[in-house]
Amino acid sequence: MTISSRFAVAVHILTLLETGRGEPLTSEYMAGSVNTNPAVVRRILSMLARAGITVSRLGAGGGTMLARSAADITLKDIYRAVECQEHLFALHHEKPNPKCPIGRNIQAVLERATGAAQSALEEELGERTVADVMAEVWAEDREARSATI
Amino acid sequence: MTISSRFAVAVHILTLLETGRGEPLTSEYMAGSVNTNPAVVRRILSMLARAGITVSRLGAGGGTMLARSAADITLKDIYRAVECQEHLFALHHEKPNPKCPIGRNIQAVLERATGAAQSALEEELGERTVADVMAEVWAEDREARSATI
DNA sequence: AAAGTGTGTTACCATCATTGTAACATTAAT
DNA sequence: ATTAATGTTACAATGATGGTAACACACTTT
Repeated sequence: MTISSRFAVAVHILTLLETGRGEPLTSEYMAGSVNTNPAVVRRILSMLARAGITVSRLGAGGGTMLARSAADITLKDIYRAVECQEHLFALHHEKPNPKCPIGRNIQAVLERATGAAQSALEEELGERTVADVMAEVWAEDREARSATI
Repeated sequence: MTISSRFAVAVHILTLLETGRGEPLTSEYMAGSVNTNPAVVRRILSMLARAGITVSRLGAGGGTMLARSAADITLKDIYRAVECQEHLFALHHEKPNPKCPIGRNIQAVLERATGAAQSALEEELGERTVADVMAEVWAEDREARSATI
């Protein structure tokens, strides 16, 4: 089981928007970098806009921009916006047997354990911002270039 | 996107096995507590056995037991066995555009960020063992009883 | 005012993972 | 031999995901 690629695409998109620096970018342009369909980009942008991370301008000359500084957008914000509003871990499909001491208590215990794990994951994501990602992308590019030259 | 219920069921099963204390339990018995089909239990047990967490005896009078002490089985072990052998986060379906500076470097950066997040999650899961879960289940049961009496 | 551009949303399809279910060969105890 | 149990396979139903097309609406430009 994996977390969907929406998170990866969302981070990609937001990094692109940061390079735009105020200029709105179109979904078609971003789709060209992500290598997917513009509607897929717009679908993800719709989630990011609902979370207050991006703003769009309709009509000709329109497009999307960051709603706030890239240094104020953490990967946790993005994760919550496009992946997981609530619980990362699923519990049992059917309620366990209430006549069994394990069955009637295991879910409360599991909720604590998985909640702690999810919090740990989100805290780690909260340590990185879009600005950090951008800086790492440039560093990566410089390194790749110096290696091949 | 959620992590499948296999993890929850696996923890449930292993907690049951710990109560068995050496006596092998059948998949039918465990399915009764989990409230699912015995074959579902056996499917998960097969993954746990492959990871060296449980051992089974075939034939009449057979069943499954823990392969080692419950205090030596962490939730991380279980998670790795039934959910996620490799990457928790998916990257792009199609490779991003290599002509774009963001496109050709974003995946390396994403791998570091998501890898760190996954490690944080697994470390947290590694803090808890089946023995801990068992103790919490009993505590939960005592509390529930004292509250209703 | 008219034409053109781009978003936001809907609908639909193909694919894949998950869960439940039945079936069956194999193994072991009685 | 008979019975009981695992381990595995196959299959259906469901739901999430990603790709695609279409279109109403908003806005700019001419």
